[in-house]
Amino acid sequence: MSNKLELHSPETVQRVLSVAQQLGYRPNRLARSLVAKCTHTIGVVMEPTHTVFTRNPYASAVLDGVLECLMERHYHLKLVTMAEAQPRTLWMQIDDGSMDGAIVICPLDDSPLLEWYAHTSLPCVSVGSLVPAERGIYCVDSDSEHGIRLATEHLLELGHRKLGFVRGPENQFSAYQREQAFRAVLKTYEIPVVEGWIQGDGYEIESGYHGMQAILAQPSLPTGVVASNDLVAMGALRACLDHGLSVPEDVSIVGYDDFPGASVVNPPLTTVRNDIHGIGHHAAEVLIEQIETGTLRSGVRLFAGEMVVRGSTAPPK
Amino acid sequence: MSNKLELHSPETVQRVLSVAQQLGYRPNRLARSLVAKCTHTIGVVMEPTHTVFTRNPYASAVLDGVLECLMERHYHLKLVTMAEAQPRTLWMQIDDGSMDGAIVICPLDDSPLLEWYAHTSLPCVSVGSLVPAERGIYCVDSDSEHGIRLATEHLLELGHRKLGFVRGPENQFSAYQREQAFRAVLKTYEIPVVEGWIQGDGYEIESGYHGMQAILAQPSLPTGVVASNDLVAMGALRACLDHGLSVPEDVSIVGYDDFPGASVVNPPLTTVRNDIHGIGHHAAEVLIEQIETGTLRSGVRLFAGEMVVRGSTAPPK
DNA sequence: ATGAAAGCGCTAACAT
DNA sequence: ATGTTAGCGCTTTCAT
Repeated sequence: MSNKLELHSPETVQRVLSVAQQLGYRPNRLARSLVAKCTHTIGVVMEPTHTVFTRNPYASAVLDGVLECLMERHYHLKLVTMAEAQPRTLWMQIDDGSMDGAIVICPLDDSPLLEWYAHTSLPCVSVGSLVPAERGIYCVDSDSEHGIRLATEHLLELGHRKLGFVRGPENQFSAYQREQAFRAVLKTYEIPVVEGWIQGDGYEIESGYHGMQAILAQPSLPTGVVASNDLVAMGALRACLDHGLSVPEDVSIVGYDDFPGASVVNPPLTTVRNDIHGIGHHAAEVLIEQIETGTLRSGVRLFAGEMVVRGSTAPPK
Repeated sequence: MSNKLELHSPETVQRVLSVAQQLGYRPNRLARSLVAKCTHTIGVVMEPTHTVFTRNPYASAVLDGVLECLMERHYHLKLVTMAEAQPRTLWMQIDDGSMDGAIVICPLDDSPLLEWYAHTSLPCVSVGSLVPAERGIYCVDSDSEHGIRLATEHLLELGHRKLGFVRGPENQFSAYQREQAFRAVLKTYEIPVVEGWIQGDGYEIESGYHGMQAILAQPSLPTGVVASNDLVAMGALRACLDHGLSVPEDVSIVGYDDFPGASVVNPPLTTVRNDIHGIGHHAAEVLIEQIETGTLRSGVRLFAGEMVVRGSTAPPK
């Protein structure tokens, strides 16, 4: 039977449709996908440590962007979380014909996903982590080098010369990049790097809190601190307040990402705005392009952030 | 061929498995599901207005809870967003054999999903909105009546007698419930309800901001305000500060839900903690139970919240 | 124990 | 234009 609706009279189409509905007929997507060898579904894959959206505004924003794109393109989304991080189990969940491609959010440096990618022909794009080029994965992320430079130079311009940095997690390449970017800027401006002022190990509020505490335990203190993201900055902010220090009077803090909430803390965070939503959207777009053209694509796309000056920075006393 | 692994020697199993891997064989979940008539996948369905996780900590927390449960039970998750809110299109996305059941997050009062539910035999549970009993849907939510009573009585105990309320969205049943709960408490304590002090229309920061602005425009002001959730409370807080009022000195604010961020604003929010993660987990559990036993279940499960006193409330001056 | 065949619900390519 | 059939990749049943 021809299924081109235009070939039949509108009444017929309507009658068929209504009878179909009365009978409770629902086309089965599985069967359709099975024969089409195409599911119109993409997977969003997350590390186990990241799969807490309430604590992960980055992943939430990426997901929002991805969803927006999928809605436009009429694609569906499967959310995959690496339960036990059993590589085999994980791969089976992705490479089982249930999706046409995958977006991996912030794969860790030693993620089993990267190994998997060598054995599959599924299109895949990485968001939030740059993956070594030889893997051939297309990567989308914020431009850490540019953004952290913006943040650091902002403090420099205010007159700060004693600068600290609160790091992200050790096993996340982006965290390494951001720290390196910070060090590079100091080098450019011939500002000495004080190792004791570079602390922290995580992208969460708590890590920021503890990192800042470690800085505050040093014999002398920096007057300005760059945080590896806004959550870290919020933690650092709280640590300062708890330590009896005023922000920005005693110490200036710059965040990174401009998460929602950055403007609602007190003082509102000076930070670098990154279009994470746009990053997610772009990732989905490139993935779908790969799926529909049938051509794998590698490369890196960096989104440049912009400075948002709010209340957590001021000239040093 | 028998596929019971125990019947074969471990070496054989190992050999077969490794050969299978070398050949790049991946079992196809679609084909398997097609014959099994069971996908081991559940859908999480969201209203178009809600599908912005960055702005919706409630949905994020539910999703976290659902994911946790699914990981334990080895179920998969499909995220469905109602693009154009075209009922037909939406139902097709859910009732197309691609999932064994669905969790609907905060369906609006007039959601097309409710109508759909009359025509399907798919198990379904509603989270965050109580659906009329005759629909036969199992509903999970926080106990608004209990929680809002807690919040209101907290202000009452501090000595407040002039109380306001910042409402949620009009088309969300939970918002109606919360407002009614507030009114009921005032009635119980024979406190007059000042209609001008009941403002707002939304669960977002902005709505809280504007709602509070409307209250602050009244000829006389309340000394304490209950917000319909924490986002609204944050908006109300900002409105007070912008209006030159101190919190909690001039006006006390109580939130609802204890979203992450409630403790990080300044002053940290006094609020009612709701185990939204647990709500999501429970919803998934009940859904899977329905799927596996093949019996639809209706009913309501309310999670009682608890008071968390922080810095946004104090006795009236 | 082992292998062949039927069929899940659909689409595409075929024959009428 | 209409109807028939083969087959997507798997599981289950049935025959050997």
